[in-house]
Amino acid sequence: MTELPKAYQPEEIEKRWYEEWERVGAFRADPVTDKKPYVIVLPPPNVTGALHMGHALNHSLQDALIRRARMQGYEALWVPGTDHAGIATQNVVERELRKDGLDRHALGREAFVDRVWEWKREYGGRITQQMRELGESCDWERERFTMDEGLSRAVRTVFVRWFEDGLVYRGLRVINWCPQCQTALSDIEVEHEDVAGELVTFRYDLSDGSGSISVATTRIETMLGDTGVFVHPSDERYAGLVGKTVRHPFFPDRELPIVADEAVDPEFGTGAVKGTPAHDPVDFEMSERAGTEKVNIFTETAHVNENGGRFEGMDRYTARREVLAALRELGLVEEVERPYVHAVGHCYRSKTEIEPWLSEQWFVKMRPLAEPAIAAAQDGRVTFHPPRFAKAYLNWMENLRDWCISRQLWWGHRIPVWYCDDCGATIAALEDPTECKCGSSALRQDPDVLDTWFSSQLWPFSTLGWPDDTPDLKTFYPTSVMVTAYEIIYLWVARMIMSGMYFMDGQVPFADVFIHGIVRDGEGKKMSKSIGNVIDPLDMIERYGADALRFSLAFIAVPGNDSNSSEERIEGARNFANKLWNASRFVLMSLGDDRPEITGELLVEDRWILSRLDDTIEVVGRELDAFNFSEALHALHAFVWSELCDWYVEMAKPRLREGGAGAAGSVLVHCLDRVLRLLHPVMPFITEELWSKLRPGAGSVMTAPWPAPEGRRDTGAEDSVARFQDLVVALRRLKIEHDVPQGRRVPVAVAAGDLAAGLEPLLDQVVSLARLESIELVDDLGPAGADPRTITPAGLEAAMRLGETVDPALERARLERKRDELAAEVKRAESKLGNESFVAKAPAPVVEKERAKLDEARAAFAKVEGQLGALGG
RNA sequence: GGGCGGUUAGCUCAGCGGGAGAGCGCUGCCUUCACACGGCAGAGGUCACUGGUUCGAUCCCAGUACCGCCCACCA
Repeated sequence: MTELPKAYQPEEIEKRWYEEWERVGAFRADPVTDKKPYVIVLPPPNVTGALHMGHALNHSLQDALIRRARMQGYEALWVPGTDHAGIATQNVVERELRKDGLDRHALGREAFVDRVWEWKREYGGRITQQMRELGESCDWERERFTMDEGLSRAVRTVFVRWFEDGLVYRGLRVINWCPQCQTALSDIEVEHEDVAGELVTFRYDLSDGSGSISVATTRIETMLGDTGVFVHPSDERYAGLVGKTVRHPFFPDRELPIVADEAVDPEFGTGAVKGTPAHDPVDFEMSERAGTEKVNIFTETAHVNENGGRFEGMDRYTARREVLAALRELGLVEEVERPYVHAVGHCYRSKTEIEPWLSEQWFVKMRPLAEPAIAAAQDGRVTFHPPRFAKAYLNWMENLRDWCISRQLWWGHRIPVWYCDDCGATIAALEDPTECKCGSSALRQDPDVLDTWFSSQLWPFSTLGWPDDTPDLKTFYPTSVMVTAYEIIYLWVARMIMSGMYFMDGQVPFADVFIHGIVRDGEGKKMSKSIGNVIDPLDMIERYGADALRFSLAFIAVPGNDSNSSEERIEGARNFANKLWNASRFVLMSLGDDRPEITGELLVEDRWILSRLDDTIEVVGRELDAFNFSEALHALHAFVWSELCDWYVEMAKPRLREGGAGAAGSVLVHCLDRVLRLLHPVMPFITEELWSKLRPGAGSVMTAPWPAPEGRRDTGAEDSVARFQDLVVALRRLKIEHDVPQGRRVPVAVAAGDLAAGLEPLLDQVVSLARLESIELVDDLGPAGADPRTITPAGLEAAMRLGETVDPALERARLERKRDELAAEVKRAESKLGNESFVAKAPAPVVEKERAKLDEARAAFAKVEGQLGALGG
């Protein structure tokens, strides 16, 4: 056996094992199998992306689930892939072009799209390479891209089906327009943010000169597109004005009717609303009802267009100033409230202010799709973890508005719709048509592409081969669990459920939705480049190892909660890896090639650690089933570090030193074996490396069975060892308190009373761990004052036979402190048990436990009293 | 305007009806033959506030105060 280095060095090991895993096809799943499938489709990262901490968390948790499922005997499949990310990718390539002094229009559509593909081929593999560095066990042979051929066919199929079923339609609407990206956005792609603006109240004079009506707005420039004034039908203030018209101050020919409409809130502002149907969705609807004109005043870059008269050419903010100034000059401005804080929509990509803009777009009718998806969450066919997110999902689903799916971009799935120039027909088709039903070949394809999320929503089944009826689809759909951050529940999760149920015979795409939080910095601040608090996961992998990064994230992953990551945490995880490494190194060095099985007589400490292991196995399994990674890993961490390393390994040393593996060796092998399996899903590399040393020739730990409790709980052993640990700690402390060097071996006497029998088999261990010269079990410690005394919570008394008298004053102070603690405990327990209702109503085991505690405390108290009395004074 | 979450040790956070936990930090001691990426022993919390339910509340309920987040067509 080769010598293991003294500190764990992840770099070489990680590289070696990942190559090996890929070489033997360890991540491959087979659709022809007797095993039950366990399937996760990876939320596809943007092709433009680089692995960030959010991915690291999301992917670490999925890999842990998949690796565990694989060990549990499932046919585990994790489907990887990337998303074409319309706007983001187009922006990246456009930026590149600009460096060369070009823009996409100069290149033309086809050449530009070619250029993006070229970019994708060159850089699109970056993030998947980084995923390998993290150790992700996805089935790379099944890697997909949202714009590859198969997925494109899925997109077209969905579009055409929905078009034919009347769920996809085209309409003239006020949509969210991003003047920066120059495309429409759906409602969820708009982020509302409070900004300090102004609320301008101004006056429209009635055309007949009989008076005026005042309206208020935060976007005064939009009055250039006003075509009406709306009031509430029951608003008496304006009852006499309805039916009259006002005149537009800048366009004297334009008469604006005053119309009553229920949508007006009479409480707000003046109770009268200026109607700008081309730039406000509500105004649009009111205009539809009233039949007023719709005047679009903006270009796609949010500059005033030819309908803006002398304001033409100004950008919207300049126009805002100038229109206000012009109205002031005319004496029409009544009030300007400033600052006026209100929510303004911003583009989720470019952060530009959204301009509501009238245009023809494609939409998906959501209500019919939402209904089954709502039912599925209500009756538990889809379960959210933690459940509170089901509420958010349902609330959103119940208030869905139609989804604007057309984007004025070039990079994406082109809308499979053609318009006939001759007969005006609209044709949606799977294959590009060459001629219209009318015989004309003058067909033009719709220039727009689909929202990126239109293809992502199909991910759970499109990646498995749909619309073909493939073996993968048969075996692996529906998938098992969707793992994602709460940020994209609406954007993505909800839509996958809707489209999945629609196209897969009502079958939900996944049974469980595990929602985790986002990764923040060490102080809980969101990571951002501008703050400079971003942690680069690849940097962390390089410095601490992938296992350390993964462990550090899973260790703090509480379902639904954000978690704070920091280099210190990752360092701590690295230290844990090193601890595991060294404990294993010790076991391996002690055993040589010997791998004894547990047989024959076990000592109480052996039974204790096996009992603790069993409990740990149970807890880890239970918590992982509930996606409580943090709880599971805390249990494992505590078992490995505190119980196995700090206590059991120390207790096993004397026997190991005596030579021959024996029971201690067999127990260590057993514990290590189980620990490596339990940790493997989160720390795949180090566990595989150590496994190969512990179990040479036994194959990969990846396919070792996931541990189940082995019926080794032993509460008697746990009690005995707990008391023993208390005694060891008390003795170590006693030495420190009396300035006895830790290494100086002293004789000790212990009065254990009823507990003597339990302690007896552990006496040698007390000597060893408390570093004593000898230990003697006695009935009575003899007169106090002659030597330093201590007492454990369970009432074990011990004395160091130093052969020198202690300072009575110091000893008295120590004992008095102890006595006071015990007295308080006695009092607490007495008052509780003195409460008749407690004794009558509390469950019997609780009362029993309380009684036992009282007895123990009383006994210990009596002993301290005795020692104090003997001390005299 | 609705909804959700938070307030627990110096920091960051778990826990959640029966005697307060972790990681990091802090103090003292230790170059003990797996590990100084370590060992040993410690210090440190009226579990935000006010009521209520209960034999018993950090945990459940109501309210208050702050702090986050999400949703929203009051111009």
